[in-house]
Amino acid sequence: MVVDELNDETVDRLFHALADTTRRDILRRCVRGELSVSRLAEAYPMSFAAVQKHVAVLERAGLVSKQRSGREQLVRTDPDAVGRARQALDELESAWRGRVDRMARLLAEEPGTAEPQVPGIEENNTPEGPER
Amino acid sequence: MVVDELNDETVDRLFHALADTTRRDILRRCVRGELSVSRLAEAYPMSFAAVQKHVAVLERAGLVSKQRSGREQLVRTDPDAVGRARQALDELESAWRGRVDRMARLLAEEPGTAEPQVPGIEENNTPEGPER
DNA sequence: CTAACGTACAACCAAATGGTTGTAGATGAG
DNA sequence: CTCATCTACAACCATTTGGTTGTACGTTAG
Repeated sequence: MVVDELNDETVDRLFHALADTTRRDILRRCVRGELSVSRLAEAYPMSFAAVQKHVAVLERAGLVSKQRSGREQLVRTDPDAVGRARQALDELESAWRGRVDRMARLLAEEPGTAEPQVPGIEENNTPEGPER
Repeated sequence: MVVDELNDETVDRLFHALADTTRRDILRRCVRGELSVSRLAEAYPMSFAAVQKHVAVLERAGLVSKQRSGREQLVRTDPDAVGRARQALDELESAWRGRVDRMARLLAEEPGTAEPQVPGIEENNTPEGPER
C-alpha cells in the first residue's frame, strides 16, 4: 500500500464531506452497497435531489462510489475512505506529537514502504503558509 | 477517561473546522501555545480579522483554546482534540467494520471504562434518520 | 500621559452550501 | 408499446462562509 500523501484539497473535501450529519448517516447505511439513491432518499426528510447532492459530495470526497444496476444507482461506502481520513489526522498530528513513535508504528505496519527518512528534522516543522 | 459520546453537532463542528487548509495549518503551529492571534495572522495572506474568525471556528470546535497574556491572546491547540476527531471516525467506522476487534482495542486501552455491552446486536445497526 | 499594539466586533460583500421544484432521458415492468 | 421509476441536472432561493474594512477599547512601552 502506497501511503499516498494527501494534498490539501483532498483533505478539505474529505473533512467537509464528513462535516454533515446526513452524509455521515449515508456512509453508515451504504457499507453493504445495497442501497440505491432513491431508496436512500426515503430515509431522510428531504427531497430526492437533496440526497443526490449529498451523495455527490461524498463521491467527490472519495468516500463513496456508485455502481449502476439496471436503472438504479447503488451507493457503496469505500471502507478504506475512513482510513484516509484517519491518515489525514495522523499527518496533522505527526506535525507535533509522537513523531517517532508514529513513524515506528507506520514502519511496523507497512514494512518495505519506508521512505528514506531525512535525518535531523527536529523542531524544523513549522509548515509554510497555505496557498488559500 | 470517560468515553463521552460525541453528538452530531459536535462532530459537525469538529470536521467543519478541520475542513480548511488555513485552519489545519493554525492547528499545527499552535501546539506549543506561544503564538498570539496577531503573530499568527502575520503568517497568512489575509487580514487579522479573518484569522481571528478562523481561530474562533477552531475554538467553537474545541480544537483550540485562548489564554490571555497581557494584551496578547495566546492560541494553543488542544492535543486531545485530534483524538476526539479520531474517536468520531471510530464511532462512524464501528457502525460496520471490526466492531468486535475495535471494542476489544478500546477495552484494552481503557480498562474499567467498559460500558456493559448489549448482547446480540447483529445486523441491527441501521441508525435512524438524522434530524437535520 | 500618550502613542502604538493587540483584540473584539459590527457591517458589508461575494461565493459556496443546502435545500427546493421542474424538466428530461434511460431503464424495467406489465 | 406504454407507463411508472430512477436518475441527472438546471434554475432558483435563503443561509452560511470566508473574506474585507472600519471602529472601539484595553494594555503596554516609552
